[in-house]
Amino acid sequence: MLSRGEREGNNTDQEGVTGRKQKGCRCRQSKCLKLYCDCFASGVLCNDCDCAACHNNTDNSFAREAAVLNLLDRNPNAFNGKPPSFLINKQAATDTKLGLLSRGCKCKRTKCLKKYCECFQANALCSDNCKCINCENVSALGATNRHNVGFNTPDNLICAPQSSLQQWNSCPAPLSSMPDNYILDSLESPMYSSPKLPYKKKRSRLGCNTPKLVPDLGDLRSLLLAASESATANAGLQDKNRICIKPDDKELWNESESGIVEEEDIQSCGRLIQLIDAQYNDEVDPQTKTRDIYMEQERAVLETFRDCLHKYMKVGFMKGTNYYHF
DNA sequence: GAGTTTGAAACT
DNA sequence: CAGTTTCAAACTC
Repeated sequence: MLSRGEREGNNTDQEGVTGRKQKGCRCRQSKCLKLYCDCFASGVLCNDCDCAACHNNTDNSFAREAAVLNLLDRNPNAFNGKPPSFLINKQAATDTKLGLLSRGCKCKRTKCLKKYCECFQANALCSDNCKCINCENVSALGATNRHNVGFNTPDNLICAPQSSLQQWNSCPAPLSSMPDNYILDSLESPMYSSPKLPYKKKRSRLGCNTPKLVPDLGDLRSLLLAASESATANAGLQDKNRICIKPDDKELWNESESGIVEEEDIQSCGRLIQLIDAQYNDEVDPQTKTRDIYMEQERAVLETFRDCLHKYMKVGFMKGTNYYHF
């Protein structure tokens, strides 16, 4: 279980009210020797907690070790496969929490949009490891919905909750409102191994089965669409000339059933690159002579994406060779 | 702050 | 493996 104690630095709930819990656990029945206890589950001793009859401390090391062994006996992966000796090591504890998280959630009612959901709580997208129902914590849309329930979103940028697919054509959360480094983090997130992206199917690109050194264009498309739509949303407030890419823009998003790079893909990339270049070419507010921070974020993301497209095109042109490295 | 809801863990 | 119970945190009023 993900340590609720991690919320110490993020005690804001849905209404922006400071959470009642400040630190540690508040176990009453479990003596902090079961996985109900977040301290115990995280492999750390209770410290400055509000728990009752706590045995998760040095004074009760015997009982604690017995509890650990009992758990491991039933489930060797109870602590992510690590031996009990790890339980003092905070880094290992963090790893354990990530390991527990990677098992995924099983939410039924909350659409994985409440902190009841461990994925949501960890600011991670649900993956195929999850067994949740009606999950909306998917793709960049998860970030959108996260903001609807209070994840550091500027107040004027919140939009109403919507079903996942509907959101592609309506009020997206601005990129600037996404968690810091959300997009780049998403690409490297432990949950990203198999994100529940709203795509019809996954397919190998480049018509080969070599190790995936080239990012899935569909995944990149998902992220770019979020960035594009957020830029569009901002455009209404700040700039009518922002780049706007529609998910149904067939000219940009050729659906290749063959699963290989086709000429149209290359042309689409070229057009995207032109759009991005045109969008951010010396665009400085004449009034303030400075770029707003949102624009800088978008610019950084889109320029990175543009560079990826350059490389993607390069790979595409080299189709048929073994040169797939970026 | 009390009561309810929720989902994970534990149990059968 | 499935269903139920227990538990603690999130959430509502």
